Amino acid sequence: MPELPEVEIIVRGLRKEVIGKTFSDVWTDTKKLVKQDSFEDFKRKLIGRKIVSIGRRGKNILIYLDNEEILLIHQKISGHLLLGKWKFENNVWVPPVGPLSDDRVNGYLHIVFSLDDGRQIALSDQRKFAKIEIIKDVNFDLGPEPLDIDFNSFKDLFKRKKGKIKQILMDQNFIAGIGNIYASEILYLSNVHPEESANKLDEKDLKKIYDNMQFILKESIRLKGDSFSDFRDLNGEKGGFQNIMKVYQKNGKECEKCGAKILRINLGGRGTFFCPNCQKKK
DNA sequence: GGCTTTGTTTTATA
DNA sequence: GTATAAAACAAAGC
Repeated sequence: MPELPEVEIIVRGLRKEVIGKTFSDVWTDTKKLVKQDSFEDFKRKLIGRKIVSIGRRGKNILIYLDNEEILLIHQKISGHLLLGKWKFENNVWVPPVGPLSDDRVNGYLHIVFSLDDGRQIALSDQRKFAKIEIIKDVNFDLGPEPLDIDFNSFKDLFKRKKGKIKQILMDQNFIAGIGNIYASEILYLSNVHPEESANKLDEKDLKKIYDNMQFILKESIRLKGDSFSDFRDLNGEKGGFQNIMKVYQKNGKECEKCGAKILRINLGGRGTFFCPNCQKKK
């Protein structure tokens, strides 16, 4: 599931590869992925536009165009962007030999952007939940970036907060980019129970959460993201963060720190994983 | 065929 | 009026 590190991997890859390229065509088999505009309007707006820069805000990919507009892509659960040279034959996109053809999760192409250099940016998205639109400004109602904020500002965010800490970390308006997987992993390393009330956390707890938040997100970016599920990089290749996960989907397994069994609970409708021995409520 | 998966949005409640 | 919790929604695998 693309959270901040996975989106960052895609953004860095695009930045290296497609700045200066121009959109020459757009294809889809799932028009509803494009919000607001009809697909026909969307296509008309995009063709001929040159990519001038690439950015990220939370989990949103921002592709800045030469007419001051911005192509926004949110990959949601199973979406991931790929870059390569497909061939369109008999109404089907035929991938090049390699990860783009070998790995099933790279085969659910629902939007394909053709570039003027002969390559395509393709969205593979098994569940078709991704969101694509053209916007004019980036005035998101999102919290600060976890990798940009300093500890004092982070601490200030918690003033008057009293919800459950895991849900707070996942709240995009509170802080942007953390989803279900990283929230569980951050709290495990911090020895904080996911249902702990924010107003019971002292400065030491918040410092641990802050440090582990930065560590985990950076470590995952270094490992090219989490490919536990559908995420792949632009080349269709897996990242490595799933290999160092400690609790996510590990219910019943032994905690690496103490040997207790990892538990799974339902918190806010989300699977939540933690060690009942290392992460005790106050 | 109901349950699960996640991120976001909408609705309800305190 | 606001913060938080719960429910709804998207599609598909098992």
